[in-house]
Amino acid sequence: MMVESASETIRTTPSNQNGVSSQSDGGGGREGGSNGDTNGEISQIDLLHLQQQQALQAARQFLLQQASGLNSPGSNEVKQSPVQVPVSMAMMSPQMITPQQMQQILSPPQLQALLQQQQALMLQQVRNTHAHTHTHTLTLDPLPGRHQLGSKQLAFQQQLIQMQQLQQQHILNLQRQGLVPLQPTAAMQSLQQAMCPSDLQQLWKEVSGVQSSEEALKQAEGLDLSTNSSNSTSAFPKAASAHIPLHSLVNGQSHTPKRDRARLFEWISSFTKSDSGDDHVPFYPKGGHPISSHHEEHAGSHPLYGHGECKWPGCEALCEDMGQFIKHLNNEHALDDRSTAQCRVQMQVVQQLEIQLAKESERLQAMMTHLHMRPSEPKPFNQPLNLASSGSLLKRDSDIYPEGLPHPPTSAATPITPLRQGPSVISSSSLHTHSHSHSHTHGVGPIRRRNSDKYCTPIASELAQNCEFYKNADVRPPFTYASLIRHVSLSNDPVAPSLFHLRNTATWKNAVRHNLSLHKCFVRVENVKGAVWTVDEVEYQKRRPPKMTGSPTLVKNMISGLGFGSLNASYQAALAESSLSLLNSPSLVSPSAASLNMLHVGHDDVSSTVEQVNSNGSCSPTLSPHQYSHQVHVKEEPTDLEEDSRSVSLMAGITHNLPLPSDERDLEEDLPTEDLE
DNA sequence: ACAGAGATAAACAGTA
DNA sequence: CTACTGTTTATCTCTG
Repeated sequence: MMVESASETIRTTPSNQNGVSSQSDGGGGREGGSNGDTNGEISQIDLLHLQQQQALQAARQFLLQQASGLNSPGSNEVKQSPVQVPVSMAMMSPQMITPQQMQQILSPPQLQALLQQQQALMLQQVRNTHAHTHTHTLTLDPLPGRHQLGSKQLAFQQQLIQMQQLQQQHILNLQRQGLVPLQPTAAMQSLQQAMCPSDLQQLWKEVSGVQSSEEALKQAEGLDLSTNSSNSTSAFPKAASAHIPLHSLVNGQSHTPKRDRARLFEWISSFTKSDSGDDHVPFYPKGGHPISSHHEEHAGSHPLYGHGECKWPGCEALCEDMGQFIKHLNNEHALDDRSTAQCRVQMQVVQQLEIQLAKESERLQAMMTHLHMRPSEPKPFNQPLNLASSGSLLKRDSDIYPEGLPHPPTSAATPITPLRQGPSVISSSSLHTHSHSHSHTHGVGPIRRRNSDKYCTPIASELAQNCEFYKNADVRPPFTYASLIRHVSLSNDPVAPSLFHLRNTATWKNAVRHNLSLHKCFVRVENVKGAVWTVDEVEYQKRRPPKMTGSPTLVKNMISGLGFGSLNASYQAALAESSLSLLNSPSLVSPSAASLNMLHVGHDDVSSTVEQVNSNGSCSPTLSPHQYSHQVHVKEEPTDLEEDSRSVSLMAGITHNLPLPSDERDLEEDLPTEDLE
C-alpha cells in the first residue's frame, strides 16, 4: 500500500543521519541557507525596477489612450493579434472581453480609476508580502542539506505560487475587461504599483456615475502614476520577479487552477451573455445567486438591501421597504452596461479581498511558524529549520505557546478528520511514517514533547486539526513519541505526523522502535501474519496522567465548567482529553490493547471527542459542559463499529509490510518536491 | 541536587 | 550480505 515509494523519499535521511549526532549537529549545515540569494538580488532588483518602469510607462500610455479615446476598436483588436500578445497570454484569456466592450461599459476615467485602484491594492499586497517573497529566494535554493528550510520554503513557495495565481487571475480579469489587452506585463506591474482599497468607494461612485466621467477624466489626467513607482520598485517581490519573468507571470496562468478558470469562464460567459442579449436572464454568476433578479427579493431580506438603503455599490439609495427597494433595484440597477460594469468591479473587489485574505493567512502562518521557534533565538524566517537540536530550542511549550496564544498548529479553520473509533493498530508502515520525525538533527531539535503531554494536548486532535500545518511546516509537533505513535495508530492518516518527522526518517524509526519497546502502553501482539503493535490505553493513560500544570486557568475553568469559551483550542482540547481520560469508560476506550495500525484507524476517544467538538462548532471555543458531555456520547456510537477490530488488531505485519516509503511518499505528494531534497 | 520522563543514538541479536 | 525489526543501554535535557 503505501510502502512502495518510501525509498525515494528517504533518500534525504541518510545524509542527515550520519552527521546527526543529535545535538551537536543541530545547526551546522543549514545556516548557510540564506546567503546565496542575496547575491543576485541587486541585479534582480535593478532589473525589476527597469521592468516596472517600462510597465509603468506602458500602463500610462494605455491609460492615456483609453482616456483620450484614441484607441479605435479596430486598433485594439489589432493589438490582440498573436503577434503582439504572448501566446501564453492569448491562451489564458479565452473569455477575454475586448477593449471596445470595456470601453462601452466603463468610461476612460472609470477605467483609469479602476486600474489605479487595482494598482494600489496590488502594491499594498506586494508590500505586505515582500518579506515573505524575499524569503522565497532562499527557499528556492536547491542546495541539499538545508532541510531545515524545507517547511518554510514549502510554505513560502506555496504562498508565492498562490500569490502568482492571484495576480494572474487579476490580470486575467483585466484582460477580460480589456484593460490589459496588449501589454500584460505593463498592466500587471502597474497593478502592483499601488493598491489602495480606500478608494473603492470613490471608484464605485465613479463607475456608477457616468455623468461624472468628465470629472473623473480630469482627475485621471492629474494622476501621477510615477509616484508609486519608487515604492513599487522596492516593494516588488524580488524573488518572484527574479525567478519568474513577468510575462511568464502573466502567462503563468498555468498556475491558475483549471477549476477556477473554468469558473471564471462560466462567470464571464454569463456576463457577456447578459451583456449582449436582452434575454431576461438574471445577471448572476453561474451557479450563484442572482445578484439582482426580479424574484426572490420578496423573501423579505435581500443581500443588497439593508438598513433601509440599497447596498448596491455606490448607490446607498434609501428605500423604505423591500418593495420599494425592489422597484429601485429594477429601475436603477437593471441589467445594463453600467450594472454589468459594476458587477465586474465588484468581482475585482472580491478578488482583491481574496488576495488580502490570502495575504493575511500567510501572515498568520508566518506568525505561527515564528512562534514555534525559540523566542530567545530569533532567526531569520527561513532558518527556523536550522535550529538544531539544541534542546534549548523549545524548553517550554509555554514559551512557545504563550497562554493567550493558541498553538500554532491549532487553527479553527483546519479541517478536522472524521471521527473514528476502534482499536488502533500500528503497522510497521505507520511506524515508518512516523519515523521521519525525530530529527533533532534538523532543526527543531529537542522540543520536549513532554511538555505537550504536560498540557495534555490531545495529539490526535491537534494533529488532525493542524494536519496541514505540520505537513508543511518543519516544526516538531509538541508531542511525545508515545503520543505520536498512538496518534498514528489511531489516525487514518498513515502519513508521518509532520514534515519534521518525515525529514528524519531514521531518527523517527529508531525512536518509534525504541518507544514501542520501552513503553508498556505499546504491546506487541504476535499474529499469524507477523506481529502487531497495539496500544494499551490503560497503560497509556497511566503513563500520562492528566496534569493540568500548564494551565491552572484551564483547571479552574474545567472545574467551574464555565471557562470553555475563553480557552484556546489547545487548552480546550487538552481539557477535553484530560476529562475524557477520566470519563472514558472501558467500553468507549479501546480495550486494554488497541492494535496499532496505520491503515486502520481508530481515533482515540479523546481525540475523537475533541474532534467532534470541533466539528460541531467549528471552533470549539464555546463548548459548554453540556455540549461536551454530549459529544462524549456521540463518541460512543462509533465504538460498535470497531469493537472487533480492536482485539483483532488490524494486522499489519509490522515487519516488512510497511516500507517506510509509502508514508513518506504520501507526504511528498502533498509537499512541493523541492525541499525534500 | 535529585529523580523521573522523554529524546537520541547506538549496539546487538534475530530474521527474512 | 543486507536490510529490518526489536531490545537494550547510555547519554542528555528538561521538569517537578
